[in-house]
Amino acid sequence: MQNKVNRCEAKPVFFNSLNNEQLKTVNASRFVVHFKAGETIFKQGSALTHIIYIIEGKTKVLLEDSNNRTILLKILKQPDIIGGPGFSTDYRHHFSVVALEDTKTCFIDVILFKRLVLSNQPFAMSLIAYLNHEIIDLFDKLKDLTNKHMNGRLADTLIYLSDDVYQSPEFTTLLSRSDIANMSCMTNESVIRTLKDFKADGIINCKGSYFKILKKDVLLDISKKG
Amino acid sequence: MQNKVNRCEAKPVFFNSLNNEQLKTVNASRFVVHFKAGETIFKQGSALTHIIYIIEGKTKVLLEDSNNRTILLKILKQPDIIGGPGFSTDYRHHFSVVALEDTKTCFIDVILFKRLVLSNQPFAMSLIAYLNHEIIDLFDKLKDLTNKHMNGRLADTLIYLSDDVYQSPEFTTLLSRSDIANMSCMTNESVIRTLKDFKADGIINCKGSYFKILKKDVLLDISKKG
DNA sequence: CGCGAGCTTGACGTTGTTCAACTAGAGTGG
DNA sequence: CCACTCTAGTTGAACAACGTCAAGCTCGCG
Repeated sequence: MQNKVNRCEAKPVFFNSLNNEQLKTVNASRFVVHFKAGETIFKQGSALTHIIYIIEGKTKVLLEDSNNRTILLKILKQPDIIGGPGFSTDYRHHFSVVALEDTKTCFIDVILFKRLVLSNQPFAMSLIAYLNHEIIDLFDKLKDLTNKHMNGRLADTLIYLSDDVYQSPEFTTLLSRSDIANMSCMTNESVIRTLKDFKADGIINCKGSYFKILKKDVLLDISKKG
Repeated sequence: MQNKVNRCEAKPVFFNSLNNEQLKTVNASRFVVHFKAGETIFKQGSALTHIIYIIEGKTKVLLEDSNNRTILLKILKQPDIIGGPGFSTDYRHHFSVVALEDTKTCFIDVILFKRLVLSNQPFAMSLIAYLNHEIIDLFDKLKDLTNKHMNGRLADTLIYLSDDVYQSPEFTTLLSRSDIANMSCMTNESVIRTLKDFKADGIINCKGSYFKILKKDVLLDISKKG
């Protein structure tokens, strides 16, 4: 991990409600950090000292538990911001973030961030809206992971990767079979078997890191039926 | 449901950061509503028009999905406040709330609530902290429900009921076996069987609506091991 | 060429659901 | 006071879903 104290010019949508002076203060203090693929950006349990803005690259958000089981919650990329529920609570990270590709990030001091929230009501409001969206997503995740069978869960993951992460019906990914398993709450053996089934049914095509969704409507149907 | 336009004098902890004038505005507009056991306080999907403060009684928070499966997320009671992630997003309810007992609530106009958030920074900050706590709880729920087996999940539910809801190792509950099943993500048959096992092992005693936790340490162990 | 990590396959066992039947207890009407 | 009914609770057997384990495969890389 290289730690260049660079000025960062990127402006997350999130910062729209900041005035020029506030933006200037932020710019003066924030700095760029590069991560190589596979490197840990921060670890669950460690201190939350910075809010991180992703300038470039994809990252995995991991929920780890005491029994060494891991849920891959989502993939973040430009222009996402990574804060985490430690903000204004215990100031610790409640998930780990690992670079999936080479990643360029911008670190913003959390104390400064808090000062912005306290001094700028629209900014605070947009943070509240953001947190509520997160909660809605978690509700959906909870329902999907507990109520659906493997087929449905894997279909969800494939649709998520295609629609949100790679924004194409065809993609090559650095995610391993185990990563996909952790996204869908199943074992990698089950991922492989279910992918094989989907392939046999002509719903997808896949080989190694290459995926192509052939029948999205069927996949959506499987997702819906669970 | 009776709708008495009563003044409400109760002051949730949440309102600590309001000044006297703000508190006065709130008091002038909020009103009390009584619900009988089993009545729906609000329904998932409906419009979020009021933030609800529970003055008396216990309520069930239900996450419903399209396939008629329901997760009982938690039990709320005095002095909890029910808002929901619709606030400042789509202004809809993302869960249903049903009275478990006769319940006395206080309705606060959500527009007024929003005005308070915008005009009072510490209030906004405490809302942000509250939302982050919710997210942390959801992370735990997600880990527990997906990674643990039935024994562990039911143990979690029993500990939750004993520690948080009834605050006693011994309690009589209006929750049915199906409610307990929905809290633990299992069928009511499985709840009955697992309760029987716990009883046979001398970990708990239960008959009908009566529960008594005999060996909490063992229950905690089961919860931990999953 | 050989090594190792990730991928794949099959056999097997466990976990948990489904379904159908049965029971207990609370209310209801005669 | 006794049928009658209704709902929640309970039980058992059969089955489906899914994880585990062990072995073999593939492919990139030194």
